[in-house]
Amino acid sequence: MLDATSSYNIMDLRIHVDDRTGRRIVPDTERRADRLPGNRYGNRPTMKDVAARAGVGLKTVSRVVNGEPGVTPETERRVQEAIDALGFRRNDSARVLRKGRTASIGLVLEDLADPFYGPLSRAVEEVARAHGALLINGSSAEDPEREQELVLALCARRVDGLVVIPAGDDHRYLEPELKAGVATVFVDRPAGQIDADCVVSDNYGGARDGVAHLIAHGHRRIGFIGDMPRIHTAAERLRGYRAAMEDAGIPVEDAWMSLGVTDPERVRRATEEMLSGPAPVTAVFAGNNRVTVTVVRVLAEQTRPVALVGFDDIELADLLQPGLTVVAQDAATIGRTAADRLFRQLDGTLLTPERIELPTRLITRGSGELPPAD
Amino acid sequence: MLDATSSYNIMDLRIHVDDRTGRRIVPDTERRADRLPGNRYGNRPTMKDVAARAGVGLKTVSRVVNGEPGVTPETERRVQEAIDALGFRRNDSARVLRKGRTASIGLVLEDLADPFYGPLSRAVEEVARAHGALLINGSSAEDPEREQELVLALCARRVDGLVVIPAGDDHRYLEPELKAGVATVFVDRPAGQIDADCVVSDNYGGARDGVAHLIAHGHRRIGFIGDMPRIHTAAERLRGYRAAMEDAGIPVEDAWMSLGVTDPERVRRATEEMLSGPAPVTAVFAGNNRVTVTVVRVLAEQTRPVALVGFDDIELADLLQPGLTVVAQDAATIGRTAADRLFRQLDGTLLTPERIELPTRLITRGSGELPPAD
DNA sequence: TAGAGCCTGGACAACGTTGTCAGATGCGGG
DNA sequence: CCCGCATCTGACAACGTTGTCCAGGCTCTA
Repeated sequence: MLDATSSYNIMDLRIHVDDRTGRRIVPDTERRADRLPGNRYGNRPTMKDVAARAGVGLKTVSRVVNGEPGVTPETERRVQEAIDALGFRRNDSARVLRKGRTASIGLVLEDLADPFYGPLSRAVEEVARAHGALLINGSSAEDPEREQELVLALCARRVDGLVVIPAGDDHRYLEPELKAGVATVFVDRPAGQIDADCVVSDNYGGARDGVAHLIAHGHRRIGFIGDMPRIHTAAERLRGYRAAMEDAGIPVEDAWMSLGVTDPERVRRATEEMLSGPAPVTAVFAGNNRVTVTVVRVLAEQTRPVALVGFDDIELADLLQPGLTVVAQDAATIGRTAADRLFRQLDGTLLTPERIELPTRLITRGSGELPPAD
Repeated sequence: MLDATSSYNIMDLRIHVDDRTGRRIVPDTERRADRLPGNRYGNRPTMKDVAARAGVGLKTVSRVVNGEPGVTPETERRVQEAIDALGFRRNDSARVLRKGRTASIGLVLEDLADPFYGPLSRAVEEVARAHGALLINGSSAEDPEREQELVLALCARRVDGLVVIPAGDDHRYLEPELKAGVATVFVDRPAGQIDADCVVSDNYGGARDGVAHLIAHGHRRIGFIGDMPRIHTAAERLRGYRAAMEDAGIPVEDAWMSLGVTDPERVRRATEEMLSGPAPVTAVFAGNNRVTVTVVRVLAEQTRPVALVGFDDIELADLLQPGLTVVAQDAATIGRTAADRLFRQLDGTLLTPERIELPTRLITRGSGELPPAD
């Protein structure tokens, strides 16, 4: 069955792999559809069936279904009866093919299970809903290839717009799509190598404020635990940390920084290292919500108090002992802003790509106000 | 423009409203599409364009795009060049229309922003991904009408399958869809009035265990704060509470129960009421994660210790003082199980609807082991 | 009563893709 | 040199819907 000159197989409906052709990965769950009962759509009735049963023309059914004027009440009743009897439901695939718009938008984010993205996704969904569109979600798992795969699969489905939280840093693969009129907004991090709308938090300023807050409370040896600097947000927050330290005239020591370590076990070790030795840090700035959670755990085990400010708010942060001081970004607002811009692009009221930076908010709850325990 | 005899308007691509006809709500953002540049899909190239440019037939392009055998390397190269040059991407809408399967499944849940549903959604997505399908998400906001609206919109798009966390308790509107072969799995709560697959937690047993745990630690006056009993999970948990109390021979007093109050402010008041009076409760069983969070806040303000067991685990629960004892359900496992069944329905390997009940797990962390402070 | 105009209904093409089938080409063997 | 066969290619119909356009019947007016 396989063509020897090519690595591609017989295809089914699959997610794209190649960036331009729309070629797809070979599934081993091939041919499922063939075994299904019924021929297509499980023998669903079509408008033609309804028309036949009601004894009217095809277009008349279309008119009734779409509430278009020009149908006598009596005819409408007959059509309605046939619709009910057959359980007809309009096939939007065909509709989309005809009309050219899918009334759906795609959202590619890192991980739907992350408490930061849930509210963001929900906010995007609400805006979409207000515009009559549905939301297709995809998690990139922070993998650039998977991001591209998802984005292109969404484009092949002809979503009207895309909200993308980029995992990669080169988005030139989107150029044909943008040119073709797919509205696109990048969120949380800017797009790479292309000019596109983007909505981000002031990661630099937020981190700087957070660290400055610790400095204001007397700390000088301050640790920074962040994600890989190839991630834009992580790099910006690191920059903010450095800026605050420099503003205060404090030279940063390498031992105070942990970059690119994200799994709990290693974050734990990194934190413990900073807290040991002859001149341990007296405060920690945690670069994102997941890191913060782990750091909180480690600090809870320490005998001496260590100050902590985390980036991203966390549920129950106020109930910890001490309450957790954070630099909060509002996921819902970010999502709403991005989706708004997306639909304004679709409206045609928004033409030039812009970078929108939303402020962060320092929420003091206790952990960031602890004095240094030297 | 409006037909006086009907409440329907000229339509665009909108979410359904009527349960059978596929009629849609009237949007005031009407006619957006008309104002857009380009005609359809923003003038995207089609296979025909590619074929013309490459000087080959339409079908040959299709073959190349789909990796079908029977194309000379030389021809393939020419086609590939044309594809790259034009930025062609296959239109999956047309493909779907032709093939009859959309390779997408719908997930209707209550609120994507709820930390319980994020992981569940992600788990469903992962299974879908393994089967080459995309996930369309919708939040019902616990509104039965909105649930139906979403479900039917998804059906109109001909999703291959549906995972539904029901908000309503009558799902007969789904009968034509089921008959037409839309795979369906209900999650978290069973379907109403129809026979369908369903994956739920052992809410009754979990709540009973949780309450029994409190009783075992010496409590007799135990409060129950739950959601509206019309929600199946809430009713089951209430039943578990009553069962545990009855097993212990403790008559339940009305003042110990709060049902159907969910917003934080009122949960707070309900909790405070239970804790006041001549014979206040010495322990509280909180019916879900949102309630639990509020109750934790209230208890933190109390001078005397009050025991607490919550349904649903919460991040950072271990870091509270005392740690939060919970009856945990595993959202990811629930989602994975449901999605697995969905695809087995699509495989044809799963035929008779079944109810799957997943066990819960009591996680003791301190708050549930506090002795009664009379 | 004829003509103009409106209202209703239906035939037909088109959307972009894939499945079917038949035609074209090339090659080897008789 | 011709035939048969295998390989490659393309014309065409179909998927289910909507937009266009025209026909027929009705009402109203002159």
